[in-house]
Amino acid sequence: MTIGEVAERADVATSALRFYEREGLISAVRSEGGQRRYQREVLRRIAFIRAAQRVGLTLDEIRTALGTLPESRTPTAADWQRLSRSWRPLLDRRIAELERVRDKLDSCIGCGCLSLRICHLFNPDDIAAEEGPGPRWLLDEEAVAP
Amino acid sequence: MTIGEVAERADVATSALRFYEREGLISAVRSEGGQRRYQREVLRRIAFIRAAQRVGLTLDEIRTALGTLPESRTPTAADWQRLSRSWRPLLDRRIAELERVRDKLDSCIGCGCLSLRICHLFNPDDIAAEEGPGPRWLLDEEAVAP
DNA sequence: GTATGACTTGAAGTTAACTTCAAGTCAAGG
DNA sequence: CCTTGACTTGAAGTTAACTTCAAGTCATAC
Repeated sequence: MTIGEVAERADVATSALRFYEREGLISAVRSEGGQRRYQREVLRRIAFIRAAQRVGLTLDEIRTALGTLPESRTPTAADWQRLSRSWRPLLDRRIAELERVRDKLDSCIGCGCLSLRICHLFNPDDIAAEEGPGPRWLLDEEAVAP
Repeated sequence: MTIGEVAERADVATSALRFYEREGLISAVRSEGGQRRYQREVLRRIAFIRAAQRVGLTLDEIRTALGTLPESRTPTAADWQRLSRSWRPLLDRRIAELERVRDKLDSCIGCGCLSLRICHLFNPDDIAAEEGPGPRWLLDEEAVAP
């Protein structure tokens, strides 16, 4: 497949495909004239990349993940499985965090405590300040994670 | 408060505070010598900004939201309530999207269909291609939303 | 065989949200 | 008074993930 065909099937700009190649995320053979010719498998790789981005990974992390795939053979279902399975904890953490924000909003909206110093949602100062700077309820996870 | 004191209490770099001011998100009066002096209220504003960022809003959107606050008086609990209440649908959508990704991963890992053309998770081509380019299951929401 | 559109490269531009730098000026303790 | 650390400004730098541009080459339909 040409770069244009891949771009259309994967719904990615050709400039992005060249960029991914420079970044070592995908590869292609060349025609006699020097143009890129892609194998079908690249579509799966691109789909993986896009899915991983959706999950929240950077291209850097994705490159690392792809680097663990075998080079000697076409990756199997089990190979892809292993990679996507590793996203699970990350996804769970991100979902939990957003739910925490949502529920905090809920309770603050519900109790109307926004103006009180006991509400951590908009009161990083005062009481919360005694435990350290910043809105603790929001930053706890980051503070704990490396 | 000086910029340094605010920076410490709000856990934000002084450079960020100056940036926020240039961007019209916060403001300060000046000392005789021209240094910034902040009112206590700025802490709440900064907390709001950081919380909004957590939810996924851009500074542009946050500036717009802050712009709806009354200028003539100190914002009340109801004012902040109104703003944060508007985050709810966005939060719900983001959570739902991540859950969709997670469940899709689950079912794909569970059924081991990663190598089959019926699995939409890693098969944007083939069957999915008939409905248009790209991994539909991932892009549907964006395609529908404005 | 030629016109046309797809492809090539390296370099520079884009956006968000800041940070860093240079070259100073201000404020406060001793 | 004087030192020292905090503060000032505008401009330029940073990072991620690309896109755009210029100037040209390749592939293919007719």
